[in-house]
Amino acid sequence: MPRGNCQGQGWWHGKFRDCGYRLTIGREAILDILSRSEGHLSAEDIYIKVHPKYPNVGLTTIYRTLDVLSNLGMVYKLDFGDGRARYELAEGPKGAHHHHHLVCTGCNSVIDYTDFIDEEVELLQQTEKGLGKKYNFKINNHVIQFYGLCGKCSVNK
Amino acid sequence: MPRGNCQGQGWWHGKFRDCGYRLTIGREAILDILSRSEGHLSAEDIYIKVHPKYPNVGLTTIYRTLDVLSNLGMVYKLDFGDGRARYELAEGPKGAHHHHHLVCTGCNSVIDYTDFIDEEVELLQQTEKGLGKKYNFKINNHVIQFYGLCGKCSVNK
DNA sequence: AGAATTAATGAAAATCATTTCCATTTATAA
DNA sequence: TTATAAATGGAAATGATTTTCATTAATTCT
Repeated sequence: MPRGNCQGQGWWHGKFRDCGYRLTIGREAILDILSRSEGHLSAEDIYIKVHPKYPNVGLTTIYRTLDVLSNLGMVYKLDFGDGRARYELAEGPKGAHHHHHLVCTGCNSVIDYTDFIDEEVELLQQTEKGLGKKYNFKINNHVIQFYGLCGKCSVNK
Repeated sequence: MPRGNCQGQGWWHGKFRDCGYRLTIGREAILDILSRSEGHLSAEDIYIKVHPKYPNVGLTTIYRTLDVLSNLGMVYKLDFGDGRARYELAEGPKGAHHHHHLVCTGCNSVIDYTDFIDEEVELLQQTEKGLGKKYNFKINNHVIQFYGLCGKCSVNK
């Protein structure tokens, strides 16, 4: 198993190598899919998208790669409460597509929102700094999610 | 199955009845444990705590009850990324013990923090209002979590 | 380039939290 | 107290994720 604490803020190709991981076909395929698809993909979603082009990349590899990517901070692993993890490319808290989530507990649909993000991110950064110092924590990720009922679901209930 | 949209902001005993649920021994035992224990309990944790006093309350009932409580908004279901859900009593976003979480991705330990909560909650409330209007969403819960490495884990890696 | 080394892989099996099924019990309403 | 519908438990099913292990591929060393 490759060596430890590689959670800096770079960008891929190089990041892998720097951390002692090998850049393989499968891993590139997965990164490719992730960067091409907007959204929140489950491991199986990714498998299905990768499979046509690379039929010999197994689901196990998808899981293993997502785990690596997640540890490297290149991917966010998300939980929307439906029992399967979702993954999306991280682009750094200041990155172009940073967003938070609005999750409907009725139909499990998810809205990405970018409104209010600036204020949120600013506050989060202060908070991160304060918490990091106080609790001696090296924070490298955060999750903000709102749960509720979407228009459709709040009518149907 | 009892009827629908019972996600108001009251407090238990009564809340159950009002929503058409029956208040049974098992359910009370679970609420009792939840209100007595500070922390983030898994379904099994709760089972183990309930079992000595009420050996005939099964794990299935724990899950079912937690699901009900969660739908009623009386309990938060949390995910700290270790593959099992954790539950804690909700006391309303303005309640006495409201806190957010700092999760160590190394050892899965969790710190509850209350610093910055006021600012966070204030911002979240504005955001909730704005998002609710814009996306026609009835928001009734939020999650803020920071992920990182605790002091110990960032040394060991 | 070729051999040696070690990480990465796939397929199948194992794991493990959570759900479902169903016959029985219990809480509530009549 | 009886009728009815919800709640229960235990066993079995489910389904996402991990582990195992023999094989393959990427890197390193000559």
